[in-house]
Amino acid sequence: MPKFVTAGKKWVGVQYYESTNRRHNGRPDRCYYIRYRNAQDKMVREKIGWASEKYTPQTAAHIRAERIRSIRHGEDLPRKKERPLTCNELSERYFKGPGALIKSIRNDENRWENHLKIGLGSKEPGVITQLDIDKLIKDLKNREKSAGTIWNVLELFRRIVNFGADRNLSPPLSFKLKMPKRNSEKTEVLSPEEWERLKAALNEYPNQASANMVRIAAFGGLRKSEIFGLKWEDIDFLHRIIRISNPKSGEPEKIPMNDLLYETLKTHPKFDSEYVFPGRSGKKRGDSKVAQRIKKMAKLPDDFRPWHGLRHAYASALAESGEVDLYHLMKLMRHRSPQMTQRYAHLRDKSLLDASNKLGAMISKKKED
DNA sequence: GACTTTCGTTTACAAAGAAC
DNA sequence: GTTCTTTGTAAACGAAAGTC
Repeated sequence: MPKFVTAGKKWVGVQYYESTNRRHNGRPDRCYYIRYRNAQDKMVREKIGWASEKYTPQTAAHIRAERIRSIRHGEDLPRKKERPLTCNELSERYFKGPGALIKSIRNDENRWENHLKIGLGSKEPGVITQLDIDKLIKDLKNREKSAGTIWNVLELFRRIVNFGADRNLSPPLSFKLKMPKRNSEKTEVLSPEEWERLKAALNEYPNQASANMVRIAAFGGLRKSEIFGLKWEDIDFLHRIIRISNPKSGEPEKIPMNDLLYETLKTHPKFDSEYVFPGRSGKKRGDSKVAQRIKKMAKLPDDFRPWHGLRHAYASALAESGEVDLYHLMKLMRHRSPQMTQRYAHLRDKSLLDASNKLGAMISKKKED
């Protein structure tokens, strides 16, 4: 994986990465990039060229300045509208155009013919829904295709749709195409020592009301946005339930308030606001750096993500305890599909193995007796 | 020849930093 | 503290090699 490096304070917005196989003047070749906001106000990264092609940070910075200047003066031309093309028409143009340059075009053409043409070919990308994609994946699974094949089929589909959208031949998909996983995802786990340091840092943190936000993330697995959106009316101390009114999935959901959450919320000060952790003048909080500061105080690993890492650590700890099955973990994490929860399965397997090993140890001890 | 895996490059998005 | 800009990096992309 390449690592982008800033070219230096002098060249704002210029970055490069070093090639692992290209060499220049006896050193790894550098590929320069510039970053700027485009006419659509979107942050973009544009390749400039390699040091071996005589590109320097200075030329990159010069090009960046030109880009910014032309955007400011608006050189975007309106494009004429035409009937959107269907996926079949798009694929034909794609395979005659940029697709033809791909050496493995036969692979792609076969993927199109075998897996995509029948289900999606006659539709234009704008009317395709997530359901169509789900059906495609289900169909491929029924035909016993591997995860890699399914991934490649979807990847080709996206390439063709993006080809059409880039050239204004058809609208893009109305939803974000979520790619299935090809290999295992990493799970963020805290060791018992790290949990201890986290608890100590939470107790030492000067602003305990702020520290409570981090407690909710670590002891309840709530997402950052859910914590900021938490209102007092969502908290039911009597039935020990927290209502998540605006979770990622859309529908309101309820989670049980465990003892740690109960303690935290019961002693949490009520500010003059409907929000439990209000921002300025009682309004909804925008952001907070408290998780970052506590992470530092607790000396958690550098790559541990301040908020979402706590959510994963919470789930991992539950899975590792062996006390919670995957169905209940899925409910607690409010995952819509078991696929998301599955990533914690191996932690549970390990704890089950440890448990069964205890039996083995007990039996062999009896033998000695 | 069809399908699957691998891996370097590019993009999207959240965190960090700067300016207000 | 809030908002805007830049940076860092995991996920996505794209090409090509490997396998059956």
